[in-house]
Amino acid sequence: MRVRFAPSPTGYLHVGGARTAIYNELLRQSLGGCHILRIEDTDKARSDEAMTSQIVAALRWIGVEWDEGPVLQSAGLERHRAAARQLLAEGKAYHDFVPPAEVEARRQEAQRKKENFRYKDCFAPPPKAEVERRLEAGEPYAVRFRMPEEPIVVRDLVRGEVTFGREHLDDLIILRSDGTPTYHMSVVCDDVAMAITHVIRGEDHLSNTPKHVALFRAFGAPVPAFGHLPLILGPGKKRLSKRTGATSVEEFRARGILPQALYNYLALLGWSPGDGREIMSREEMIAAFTVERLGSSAAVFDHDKLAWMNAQYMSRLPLPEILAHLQPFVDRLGLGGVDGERLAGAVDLHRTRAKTLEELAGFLVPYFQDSLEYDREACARFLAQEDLPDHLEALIGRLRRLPSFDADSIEAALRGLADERGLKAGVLIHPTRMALTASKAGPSLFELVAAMGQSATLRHLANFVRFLRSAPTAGP
RNA sequence: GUCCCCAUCGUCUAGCCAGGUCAGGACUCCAGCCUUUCAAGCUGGCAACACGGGUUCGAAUCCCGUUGGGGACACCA
Repeated sequence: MRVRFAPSPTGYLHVGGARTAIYNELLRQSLGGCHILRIEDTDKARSDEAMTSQIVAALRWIGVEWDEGPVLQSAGLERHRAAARQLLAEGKAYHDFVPPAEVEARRQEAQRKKENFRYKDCFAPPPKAEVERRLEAGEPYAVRFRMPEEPIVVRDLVRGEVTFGREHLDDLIILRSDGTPTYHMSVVCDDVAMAITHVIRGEDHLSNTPKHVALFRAFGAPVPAFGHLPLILGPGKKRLSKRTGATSVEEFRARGILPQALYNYLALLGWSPGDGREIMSREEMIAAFTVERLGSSAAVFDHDKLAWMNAQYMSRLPLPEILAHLQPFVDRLGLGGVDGERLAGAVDLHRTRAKTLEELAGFLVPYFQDSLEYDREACARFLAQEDLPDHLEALIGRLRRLPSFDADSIEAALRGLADERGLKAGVLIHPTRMALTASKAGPSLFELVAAMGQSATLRHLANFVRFLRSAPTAGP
């Protein structure tokens, strides 16, 4: 069993492409065999070396593995050209001297008349003598493959039998007038050369498949099994576009999605193990994967569900792994050289409260910032309590003298103080949380204080008391 | 326009191939529990077989049509 993932380097790796790669990998891993990464860079004008390395990097990041490659399709150009010449020599292809503009004109005319257009119905291949004469004269020509006059049936792994009537099969160009092979030529040549047994690709290739099947047959090569995956759609079942959110793997990475989460989410968009499992490791997916369970209808990309899945991975993955993925986001906030142990403690405390790494990194800022900005409106109820600064100063005193700065001791100190002063613990808890994080919401206060550490806690508390005193009480 | 593909809660889906269960799960949303807040977690709730014909004792499931959505119709890949 030999499969390949064959992206064209004309842009960033799209989530649809990533999913195709994932299914290819899953198939290969579950059945054993070889997974080849082949870059379809036949079109020099639209191909970009930077994009190739970009795609390879994105694939590595999301965790797709392959056995061979990346192989550049352009490296086989001479071989593809020779194969086309061979078809020409065997009479399976012919010289086409018709200028592209003329074909185009006929095509548009047919369109206008709402008629089915076929090249072969409009232009007959010239007789041998004429071909030789025009060749001699140095006229430019393309090489066109002769499509067999019979319907072609594709046995698709996800769709079953698909029949293409012969009246819709047209001769196609396999060698351009500049001598370069076209996509269809190169794909089939390489699939033959690589002995590909299963072609798993996007549904946009389904209508190309009869051309490929005919080419395989012309080469006398075994026709691989095909599986055409439905496309990924955007909201409203419209084409997925950047307008409605990220579409490339790179964007999700930049937004703080974990590779495991994106892999898992994409794998489940069009495939299911059938037993209701959703959060699955790559190994579990490999064990459960079969092409029979691939869905045949297009799926709408749901950013909310991806966010949920990402949150699941953020709270479940081993802490060091989260830390590694979080590093770039931490660096971006200028927290690069910060105390690693404190950082890890804070991350562990906040990981169940964020949907993305970006958001998680944001929670870390108060731990390492000298002073915080407090929002007057959010602090209104604290500003209204005249004796609060005094209580907080007492709390500062207790916390300063604490021999061990752990959550239990902190809790005992705070509750003890509240009892002595006849206060409910919440009267101290809520303003303290605000003081430390400039936010009403957050982790359990005692754990928060412990993770914050003694010096930052005292500093923030003192700043907050100053804020409460400096700001005149607002409102009635 | 022509050809091809697809059609179960708003979304992802199980069930379909080998017709017979209150059509199951997940995300979102809502409510409750937990609780010092917010998350997480737990419990419960709202919500679907596109439509019309057949076949059959019986259809989400098989067949045909309609509608809707998507893809392809290049000397792009």
